[in-house]
Amino acid sequence: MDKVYNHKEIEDKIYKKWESSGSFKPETNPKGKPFTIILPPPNANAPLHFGHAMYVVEDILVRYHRMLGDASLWLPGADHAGFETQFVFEKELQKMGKSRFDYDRDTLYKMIWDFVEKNRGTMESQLKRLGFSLDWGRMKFTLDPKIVEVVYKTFKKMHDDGLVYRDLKLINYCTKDGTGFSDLEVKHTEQADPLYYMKYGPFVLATVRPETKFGDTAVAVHPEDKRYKKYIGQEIEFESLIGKIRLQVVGDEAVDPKFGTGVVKVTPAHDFTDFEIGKRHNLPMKQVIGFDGRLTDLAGKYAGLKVKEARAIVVKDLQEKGLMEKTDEKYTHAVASCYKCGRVLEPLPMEQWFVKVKPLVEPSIKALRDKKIKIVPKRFEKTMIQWFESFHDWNISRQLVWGIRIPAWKCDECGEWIVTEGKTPEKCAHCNSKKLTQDTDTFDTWFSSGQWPFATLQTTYGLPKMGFHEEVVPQVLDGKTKTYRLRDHGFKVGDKVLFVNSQSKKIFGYGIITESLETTIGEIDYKEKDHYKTYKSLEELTAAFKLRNPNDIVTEKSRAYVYSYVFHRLENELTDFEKFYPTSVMETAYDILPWWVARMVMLGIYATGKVPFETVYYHGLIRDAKGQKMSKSKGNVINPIEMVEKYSADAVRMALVFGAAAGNDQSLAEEKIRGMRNFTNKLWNIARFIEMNRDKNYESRIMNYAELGEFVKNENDKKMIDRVGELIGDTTRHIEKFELNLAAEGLYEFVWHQFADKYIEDFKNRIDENSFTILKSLFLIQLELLHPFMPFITEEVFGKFTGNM
RNA sequence: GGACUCGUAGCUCAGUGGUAGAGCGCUUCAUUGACAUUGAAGAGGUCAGAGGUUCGAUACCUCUCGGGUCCACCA
Repeated sequence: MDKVYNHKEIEDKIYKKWESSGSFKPETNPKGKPFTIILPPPNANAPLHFGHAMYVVEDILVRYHRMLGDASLWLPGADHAGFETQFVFEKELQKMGKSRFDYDRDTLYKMIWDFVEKNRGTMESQLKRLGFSLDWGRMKFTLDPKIVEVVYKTFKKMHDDGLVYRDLKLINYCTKDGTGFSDLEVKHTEQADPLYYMKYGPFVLATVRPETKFGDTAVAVHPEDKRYKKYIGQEIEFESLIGKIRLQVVGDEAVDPKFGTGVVKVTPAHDFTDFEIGKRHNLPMKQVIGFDGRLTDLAGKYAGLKVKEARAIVVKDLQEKGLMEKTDEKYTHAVASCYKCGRVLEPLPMEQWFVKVKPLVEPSIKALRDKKIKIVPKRFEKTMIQWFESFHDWNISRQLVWGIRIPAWKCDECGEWIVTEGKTPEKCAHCNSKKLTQDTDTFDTWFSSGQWPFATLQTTYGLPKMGFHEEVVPQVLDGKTKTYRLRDHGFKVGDKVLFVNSQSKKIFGYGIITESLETTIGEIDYKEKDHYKTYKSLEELTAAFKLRNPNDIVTEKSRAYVYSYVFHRLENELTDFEKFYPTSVMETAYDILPWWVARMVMLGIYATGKVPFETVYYHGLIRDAKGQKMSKSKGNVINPIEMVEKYSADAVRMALVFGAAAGNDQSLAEEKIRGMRNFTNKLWNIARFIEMNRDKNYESRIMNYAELGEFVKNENDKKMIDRVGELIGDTTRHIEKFELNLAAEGLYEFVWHQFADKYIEDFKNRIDENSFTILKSLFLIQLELLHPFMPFITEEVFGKFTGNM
């Protein structure tokens, strides 16, 4: 053994071994109790950051449960991240001097698809570098056709149930990015703007947005305001910049008599409060700002100006006409801006699809209160309930190309909407017209990711009653090596596969995936008939596969392909959904709580009648050593993979859980990772010490914990056995209570300072075979306890001692 | 306006109703046989402050001061 633990040579080898032995599949423990975690799907287009590395918590839990013998599934996926990705892509376009307007919808979509496709592999390989034991065969993407089907189905059901409706409302709209948002995506920032006091006939009123005055359809005062009470119900007429204007005066509670002059201009098309006032008093809407961020024709001579320009000019003109009484320059207020590009958002009237939230919220809150969903740390339970209580109806329409297009069609004749589960309707359900136009909008990304826990599980492997997948045409059979990694593509014991040479179109093999393929190795020589059961005749095969003509499906040339027809599992076997839903744990950063976790709870309960997960574990955010948020602009981003390369995956993993209580942010310094690297080296050298003594021809026995009690002779050994017993108990208890930090700290302290510093030193003075066997066995137990946290080195060392490599 | 959270060793943070812990850093010494990515010994904290509950509080409660985060409103 080398003097120093060299992770570089070991990690890749070990990961491949895990993968090819199928140990990440829940089928490893087919009879075990299901334990499931769905990986929060990272953005398919972006490289990982340290926040993603925190998913190590999930790996620890999954590995722990796998070791307990549970049927443990950790399902990977990727998110198309609609707006985020389109935003990044548009930046790329910009670099090339292009914009989204240069392409039609289909071309743009295809371009983004290719763009994402190019980057998709990065994420996967990075997750592997961290040692994450994800079942890659079950990998899902939010735009997979089957996932989309599920999303459509949910949408349709919600529509039928009256939980989805189309309405004209004010939407926070980014005129640069060309899309509207939900409340959550709006960023409020404090800002100082001049407050203008303008003359409106008999009134003076204060506003920060004089340019919207052309959209005014009333003037409002508080109904009890003595100063203005007499005007309520009357109409005022006065000279404005674009001619005479008549406005009615309404009394409304929303007006604060203490603000400004106590008089408000009402612009229902461009202000949320005014919109509400407008509704209460039946005021018309006049849209004076267009979706391009410029004033519309209603603004007369100001039409075509951008909002900012218009404001300056309007102010100037008002001053010149003597219509401006005064200006308060230092007025500060919160402005809604686009969380991505920072531009001030315009409230604009738009027809959109909305989710009626209230009926979804109530069962969600109940689930939390009834402890159907347990929250770790506990304090976030309150936060979640608050969120549920404050949700407004959720705008799920986005004016984006990159996403799942909304399966709704508008009848050109009668104007009614038809919602389907994805299929283009033949005719209008109301007037039978065949002229239908599909909504051009796509779903808010969170509408699909909110269905992730059940959508993934409903689409892994066969769904009940679905016959066979027609589109499952997995991957290339490498023509040269004649090997094929079946396990990577979702094959499972019992799946029927068909091997076709696409050049000759000749079927050269067909059969059923058997146990040996599934559990021994991932790479098989397709010629080895042992790995699949063959059919005697083509007729038998065709019948078994319900094929009409197998050759029909051969499309690619020059390489051999494997075509699979994945049937419904053997009759009595449960589907993934039946077996693994509700999932056990949802683990994610707390900052995503309202966007994602809350939505998953609402949609999960609605669509399946069950909570989507039993426990939510929130981890904190990773900051730099000085406690600042990591961000590209600050230049303080640490790349997790760089750290893995430098210090080993085990060290990075350990650094992330060590001293980090659930839900608390942590500052991550490189020194901490280095410290944990030193710990891996300590483990390595304990192993070396044992190895050294093994050379003395001591019998290489390994005893399990229960055997040691009878075997032990020396008092010190006996004490150590007891203490390891306590360690087992403590570690287990901590993991069960999601106190991974305590488990990690306890193990670190024990292994290094109790076991190595004291016990081994003591052992050196009294080396004998009996004690050696105990020492070695105890060390292996500690390795097992550490394995979920530091899988690579523990696997390597364990393998060395047990010959199990 | 509301909610949450933090204030513990020089730094970053765990933790507990019973006279304080870790990592890194620091000091002194040691070391060629598991490991300098090491070992031994040590310095360093009235656990923000005040009050209360308690036999006993860093921990529970209240308030104050000082950080941070989120939400709501803003004409």
